[in-house]
Amino acid sequence: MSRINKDGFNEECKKDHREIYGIAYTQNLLSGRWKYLILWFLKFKPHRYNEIKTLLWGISQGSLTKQLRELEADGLINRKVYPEVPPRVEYSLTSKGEQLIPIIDLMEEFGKKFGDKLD
Amino acid sequence: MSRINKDGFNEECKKDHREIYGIAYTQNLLSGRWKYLILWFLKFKPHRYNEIKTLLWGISQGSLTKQLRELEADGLINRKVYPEVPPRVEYSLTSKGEQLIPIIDLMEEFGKKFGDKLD
DNA sequence: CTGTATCCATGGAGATACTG
DNA sequence: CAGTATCTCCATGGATACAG
Repeated sequence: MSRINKDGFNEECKKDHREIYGIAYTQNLLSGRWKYLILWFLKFKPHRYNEIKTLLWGISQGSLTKQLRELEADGLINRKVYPEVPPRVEYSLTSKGEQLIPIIDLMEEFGKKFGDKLD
Repeated sequence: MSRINKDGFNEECKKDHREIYGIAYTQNLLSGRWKYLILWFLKFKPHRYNEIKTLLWGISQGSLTKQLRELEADGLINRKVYPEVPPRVEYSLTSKGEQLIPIIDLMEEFGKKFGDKLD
């Protein structure tokens, strides 16, 4: 899903409907196939790289690393490296990231109600 | 953003974390660059094709039609055609679609809080 | 006014091999 | 263990022309 920039709205919208900026901003942060699930998984407790990879069966290393980096760059997760051998890296939610959890919980609730099966 | 199917999770997840299905289901319904904004716009009142197109300045006709068809197929919006000349078509939320509004409102709230500007 | 049909560009995501 | 570096593929979305 491509990102939305502020040129993508007409003048009336820019003047009267600043809500749209908010929606687009949040959507941009969550663009990417796995980000909702990563954040949802981290809401319980910090998790290591491989734990996330195991949960998201089928994600490639390249994709996972990229999504984690984007989440980190957007200030939604923390990345903590423990200088051990073998290396250990734990990801956790930032306070900003925690504030997305209610949204994800609502999506879960909606999906439980309507989504008997995935297609 | 590509859709997620149920094969995309490992066995432990399938057994213990059915929440993931719900999140993925909802995410799939909302995959697409403009769907959040279309639903948000319809929450106020039904709107015509060209009203939506005007709001989403920059969307092509092909893309808009496709997204509207998908929303309709997923049961989130109604499409009502008035047999007039020139033709008039109004789109409105279904009850299922209305239940996504709280999610979009939360996204708007989050974006207002953190998204001073779009990039 | 509300679309349909066609083609094309883009970027997200997966596969694979390699590394500190 | 936790990545990085390439390469490829394909779905999404945009542009354009045309139509009922």
